[in-house]
Order: sequence, then C-alpha cells, then structure tokens
Amino acid sequence: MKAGCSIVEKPEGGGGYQFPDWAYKTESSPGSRQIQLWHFILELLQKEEFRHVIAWQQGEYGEFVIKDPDEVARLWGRRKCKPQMNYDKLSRALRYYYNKRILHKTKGKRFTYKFNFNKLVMPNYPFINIRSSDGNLFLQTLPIFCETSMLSLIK
DNA sequence: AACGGAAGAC
DNA sequence: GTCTTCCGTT
Repeated sequence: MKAGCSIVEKPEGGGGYQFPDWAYKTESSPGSRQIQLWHFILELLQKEEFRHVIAWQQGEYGEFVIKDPDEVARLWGRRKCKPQMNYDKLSRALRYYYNKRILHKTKGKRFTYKFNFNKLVMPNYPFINIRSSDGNLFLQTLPIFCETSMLSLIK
C-alpha cells in the first residue's frame, strides 16, 4: 500500500452536494474504475472554496479558467495519489480529451478550456437525473444545461 | 504555454 | 481504456 493514499475527500456539512449524482459517480458507476479528470474538474468548479483556483468563465457557457495551475495539479495529484503531478502532466491528460470531444481549448486564452457538455453529458445522463433538490442553485452551477438541451426539454 | 508522439502503469 | 511520465517541437 502506498503511503498517503488514504485520503477520502468528501464534501462535508456546509458545502454539500449541489451537483447531481452522476457528477460523483466515479466509483459507483457501472463498470467504472478510478475517478476521471473531467469529473474532478467539475467537482472543483462546483465548489465556491476553489473559485480562486478554478472557475467558470462568465459569458461562455462551459468555459472555465484554471487560475492556479499548480494548485489544481496538486489537488489532482492528491486525489490520485500521484504526488509528482504537475500542470504539465495534467494538461497532457486534458489534451487527450480533445479527440474524445470532452473538452477543447479556448485558443488565445491562457489556462482556459471549454467543456463540450451537449456532446458529453446529455446523451449519457437523462434529464431526470440532473435534477437537484435546489433547482436555482443548480442553474447557477451549470448554466450550460439551460442554454442547450434543457431549454428544449423545458419548453 | 500549448501541442502531441511514445511508452508504460494500472 | 484513462491517464502518467517524459520530452521534442512550435
């Protein structure tokens, strides 16, 4: 067993889950293995405590900015028990998402990437599962859903 | 900073 | 398969 690998980062008390189940289904989803990087990114994005580290870019739905690359890498490394993780390696993993159509780069904007939510999430997770106990809060967290597929379902 | 090939871990 | 590690190139 590796040293320092027993960390279980569960959002506690105040933070709570603002995110639908599927965003946390990293270990319980059918046939799944380890946590995926894009799950982790969404997780950070969803918590206010990490807003100085990573945050949604206002104006562009699904676009986010890594404000502190070293810290994001450190947190990712801690989660994956990879103490040697850094932004160079993390960003290589992000680049592999380009062909998978999970992410793409916002060219010209430093440390800025964009989720392809409509391609990635909606086909995989039915609308019914995206409901949170607090609808308004959810809309703030993931405006992309309102802008794309959700609207057509609501209207 | 950002990209993507290559090899390897799991 | 999903990264992690390393690294030459742009």
